[in-house]
Amino acid sequence: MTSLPKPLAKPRKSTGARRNPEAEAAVLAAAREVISEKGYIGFSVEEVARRAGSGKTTIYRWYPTKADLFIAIYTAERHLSVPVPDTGDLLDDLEQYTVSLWRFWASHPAGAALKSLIAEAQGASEALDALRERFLPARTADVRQMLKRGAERGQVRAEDVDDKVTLWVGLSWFKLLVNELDQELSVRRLMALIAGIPPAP
Amino acid sequence: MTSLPKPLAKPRKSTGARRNPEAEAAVLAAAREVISEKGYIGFSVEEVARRAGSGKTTIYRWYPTKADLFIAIYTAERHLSVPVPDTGDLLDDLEQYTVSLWRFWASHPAGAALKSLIAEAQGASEALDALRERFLPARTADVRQMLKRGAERGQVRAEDVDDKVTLWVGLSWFKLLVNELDQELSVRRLMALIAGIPPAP
Amino acid sequence: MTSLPKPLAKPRKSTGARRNPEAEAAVLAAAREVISEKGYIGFSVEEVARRAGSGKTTIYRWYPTKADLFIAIYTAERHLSVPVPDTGDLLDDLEQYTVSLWRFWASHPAGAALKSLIAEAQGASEALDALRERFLPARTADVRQMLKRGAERGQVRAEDVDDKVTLWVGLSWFKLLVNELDQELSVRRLMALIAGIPPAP
Amino acid sequence: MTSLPKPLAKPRKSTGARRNPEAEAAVLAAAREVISEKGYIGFSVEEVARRAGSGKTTIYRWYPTKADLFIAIYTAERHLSVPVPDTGDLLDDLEQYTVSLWRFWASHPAGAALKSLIAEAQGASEALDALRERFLPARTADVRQMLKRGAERGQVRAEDVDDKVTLWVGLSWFKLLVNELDQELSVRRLMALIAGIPPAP
DNA sequence: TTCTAAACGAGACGGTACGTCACGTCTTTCC
DNA sequence: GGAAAGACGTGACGTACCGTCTCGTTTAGAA
Repeated sequence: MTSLPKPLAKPRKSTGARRNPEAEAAVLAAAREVISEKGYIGFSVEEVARRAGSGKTTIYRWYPTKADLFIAIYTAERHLSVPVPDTGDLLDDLEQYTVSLWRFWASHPAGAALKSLIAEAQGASEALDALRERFLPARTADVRQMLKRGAERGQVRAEDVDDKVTLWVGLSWFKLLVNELDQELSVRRLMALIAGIPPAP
Repeated sequence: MTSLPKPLAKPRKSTGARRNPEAEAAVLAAAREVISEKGYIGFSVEEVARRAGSGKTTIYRWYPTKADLFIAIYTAERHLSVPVPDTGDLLDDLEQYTVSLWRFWASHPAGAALKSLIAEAQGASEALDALRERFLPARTADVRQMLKRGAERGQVRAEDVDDKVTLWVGLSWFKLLVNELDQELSVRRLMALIAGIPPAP
Repeated sequence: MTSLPKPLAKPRKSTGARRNPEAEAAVLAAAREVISEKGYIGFSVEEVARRAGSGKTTIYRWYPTKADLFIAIYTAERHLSVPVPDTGDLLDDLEQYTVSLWRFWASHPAGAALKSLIAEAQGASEALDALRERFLPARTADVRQMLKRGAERGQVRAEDVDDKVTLWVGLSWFKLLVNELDQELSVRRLMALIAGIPPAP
Repeated sequence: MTSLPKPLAKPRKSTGARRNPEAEAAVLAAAREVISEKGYIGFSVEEVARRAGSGKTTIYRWYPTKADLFIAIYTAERHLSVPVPDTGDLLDDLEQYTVSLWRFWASHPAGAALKSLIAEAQGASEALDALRERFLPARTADVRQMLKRGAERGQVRAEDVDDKVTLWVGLSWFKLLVNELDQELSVRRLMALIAGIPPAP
């Protein structure tokens, strides 16, 4: 599992008045572990602190809410993440990108973190704000970019780009939330409907 | 809020070895109240029991999990619910239905209940099963029906109906989850994209 | 354990407006079973009803309090009980009787029932009344009788009989309560002290 | 009742990773109150926590079982407790000590705590172990000491001391358990029987 | 013979308490 | 001043029993 800076059995001391990067890494690693194993409901700050060998205070200092922690898990994982294709064909681009992203969500803690962030936002208004303002814009930029390139090529109308992004996000979230990220065969058909381009026979 | 069979001051006795319908109504009413006021995170069985003037056991007897309770809230509220239009035009049908449904979600506890059910499903696998098997098929039947009528009229291809339902569900959930159900102006444009029919100018 | 009129799989019907002796027997048998297996703390009316295949109401009808039930268990078991010796020697009488009684307590549900009755009396004043007025006098009559015979023979002073009974009861309860009923070797020495007669060398 | 470090209106905060002595005192005081007012059956950890203004967890941290709590109540109260007389006469010693102890039991929560500990031990084997190993030896040391002094003086036989201690404990427990601690007139007669010394006329 | 009264099983009901878990806050002690 | 450690009050979890209360069924004795 997410190997990581170290399981941190026990012995990690303070580095004085400076943030200890080992501690930070250990916390994130533990958080990834927990979210992967137990999902949203089983995720607790106590458990993360226990596994990281850290104090709860340390976690709360950096991540005042769970939403912050989920976002950190997601974004810290992005270095592994998803390439934005540029094949010259919108449908190909969307298909490749979406399949890659769904696989990423299915195979890395980031997927569970996003699920949890969405769940947390249902009832914690700060989490909803973070989701809408800090998470969504950054995470839909890639799709928007592909669609804009398609619009420049004349494959879609420019004024439809935003709505198509919305449809794409809705679809992807839905598949994530109902645990159907493995339905890759349907992706090309769905992208064709979103793009408004009939798939080749 | 939620009017109700009665405030049920305190004294409600057993009706023997049979379910007491008054108690059942009081529990559902209290659950609706709590989910509306506090949302998913603030929703607890204890609070429901307190407001219903019932024992926790009574609630757990009928609704072994929170997911069961959320579904009950949603479905018990359906009698107020959403008419399925049949105007002869697919786009009009979808627009009218979607606007009605979003308003329903925004104004009744059912919306909060669905949010909560989705949230609960992220981490409680039984809740996810319930969502996929008990909730989704029944709640998407209306949209599927409208699209099928459209297909009979030749407005959409029959083999696209299922995918279009998926897009529609994803979109609606997304708007629900990010609290944008009030964006009614965008509905016609989005439905046009889903239907694959350019909106009239 | 305690075989009994029958395990009463399920089917036992009412006998009309009369007590059903089968039901009564089944309840007592179940109560004996439960008290033997689980002791005072694990003893619940629900469990007894479950095992007896009876309704809780039936049990409460006959035994309004747990103390009543404990007494019933104890006295219903007395037919197996303890002979009162009359050897002509007080010390022999006391030793034989006490050993017999301790063995009886150790081997039959009656012992656990008495423990439970005593425990129940610590905090339920009705149970304490029952213990003092309904239980103790009847259950110490044998010892009192033996001591009185000893007094007639001149082995003890008549005015000491009551106090000696008290000492004997205190001792026996103590051994019961701390689970040392198997210490039979000490019985003769202790009886000698109570009787005030030095044991033969 | 039970005066106390303070009524502890509400605000008592953590003292960090160290035990808060105020909290400990408040818990013990509340426990004494509850056991005195309600006795064994009415004694619940919840009620103690409520009155102490503490969390249940705090109580369970220090006293994993009720037996631990009863013992703590008893021993924390001992500083008020019972002097061991040394008059030079065994009978006088026993009488004075026993009367003092019975009065102590009758007037302080310690008596109710001991009753409860005995009750709890009937069905909770750990409680019985605690009673036999942690409680009894320490609490009978005084009586044993008085009897040993009597043996040195030749008033009783040395080999009878242990049995006499047992008789004395049985008697005292019995009086405690049946709520007859006020029968002080009988004490001298009973002590005379236990000591084996005829009381002076 | 019909009717009535009580016993019986079943189990729902409003409660209280259980013992556990996590929350977010707070302090102390060590670097 | 950062960090580990962990106690603290709070409150929810889901379970077990409490004692009470209808139900519908069954049967014996009274009318």
